[in-house]
Amino acid sequence: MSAIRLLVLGAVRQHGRAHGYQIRNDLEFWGAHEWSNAKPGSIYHALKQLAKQGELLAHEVAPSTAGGPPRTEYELTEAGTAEYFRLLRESLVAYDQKADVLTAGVGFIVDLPRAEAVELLKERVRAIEGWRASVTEHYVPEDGPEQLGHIGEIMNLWISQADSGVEWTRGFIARIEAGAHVFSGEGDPFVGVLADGEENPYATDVRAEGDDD
Amino acid sequence: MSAIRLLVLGAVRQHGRAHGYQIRNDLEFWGAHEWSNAKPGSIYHALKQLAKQGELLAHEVAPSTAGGPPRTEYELTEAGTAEYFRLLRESLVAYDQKADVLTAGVGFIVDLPRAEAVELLKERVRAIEGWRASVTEHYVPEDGPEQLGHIGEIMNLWISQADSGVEWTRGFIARIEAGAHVFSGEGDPFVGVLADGEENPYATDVRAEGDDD
DNA sequence: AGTAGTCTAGTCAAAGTTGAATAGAAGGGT
DNA sequence: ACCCTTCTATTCAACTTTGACTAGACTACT
Repeated sequence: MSAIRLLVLGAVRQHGRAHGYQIRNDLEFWGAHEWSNAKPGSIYHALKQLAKQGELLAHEVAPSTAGGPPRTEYELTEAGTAEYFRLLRESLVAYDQKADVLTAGVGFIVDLPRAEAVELLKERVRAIEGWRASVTEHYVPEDGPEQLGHIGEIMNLWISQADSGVEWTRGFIARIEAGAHVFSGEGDPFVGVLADGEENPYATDVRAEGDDD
Repeated sequence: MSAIRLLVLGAVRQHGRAHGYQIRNDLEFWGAHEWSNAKPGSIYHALKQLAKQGELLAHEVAPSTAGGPPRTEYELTEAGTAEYFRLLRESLVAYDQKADVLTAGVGFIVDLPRAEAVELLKERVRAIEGWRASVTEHYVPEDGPEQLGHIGEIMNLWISQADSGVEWTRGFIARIEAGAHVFSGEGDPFVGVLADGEENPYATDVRAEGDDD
């Protein structure tokens, strides 16, 4: 699954109550439209689906106070909160080599207690190493990787990505254990939402050069 | 865009003429259903789309020789060949952090001349480094990354992935320059298709453990 | 006071993706 | 002879994603 549900649930939760355009702006502030599918259509679609499935509660609201069509405000239900934490934990543990889900998880990691965050990341390391072991075992049988021709280079690529994933995760664990960041229950959290009227320094294309996704 | 069009065009091209089930089997042989969206529905959809867009030529064929419904065989048109090479070159150069496109490109890289492969990979390195520079420049302004709280960790993650991408690419370039693999115009290519009747050792789930995509 | 531009907010059709369902033929056992 | 499973090959409905489009309201300028 993509990162959109986690992103939308997390963004709504930070506001308490929010409409689509606010979510869209927050996610843009985080650069999420760059590294995930958090584009307008997907956001509004996710909001509607989550509401339909009982994870968000939709409030039909009178015409907008600031121009534009009438807007709908959403807030998390209990089921939505449960789903949010389930997705968050899963995003930190699972090694599915989709960078967007992990990125979203890191963005919300401080909603968990510090000890749990560390434990989940350690499980992530174990998962990657298990995956690595199963790949090398299956794809490099007795006769060595040369057999596979250039297709063996694909395995090199995967392995190199796995190893760099382990390295980054270990570094992150070390920083958290050394006291970095403010986690759940440790006082005023760092919140990446825009205050009313604050302008967004990252609103437009950050990856202007060297990229053509 | 996903890797499906490149995968399908490349697979059809290796056969000269192929029907959907053959493509599906080849891609499964390469493990593509694991690291990309090359699943039956997507493959057949891509074949139909590519035919509709004039990149594949569809031959309606009499009922299958080996059971099952009648099948359609496809072959590349001139436009399809051009599109194939365009997508292949793009996949090797672009840094869009979607691993599946790069993986597909590596799988077909030997369809290019050796010198061009090296040149494209060197361009890839430049692209990643350019992206890296633009990210660090934009997201770490005068006051250092601490400002961003745990959101700064997301940048760490991206940077670490970029660096490992550069390292893998450099290693690959070195191996190619040292004479590894058989490229276009250098004799019998290594072809990852199954001979008729050969069985597929990788047909079923390779990533059985340590994974829950 | 008209109007061009921009900001707010959301909708829509077209395309892509998924997993399950369908259906014919061959093989193998009882 | 019959049934059950497996292999071949594809289709389908449901869902997701995308990018362009719509449309109201404010704002700055002539």
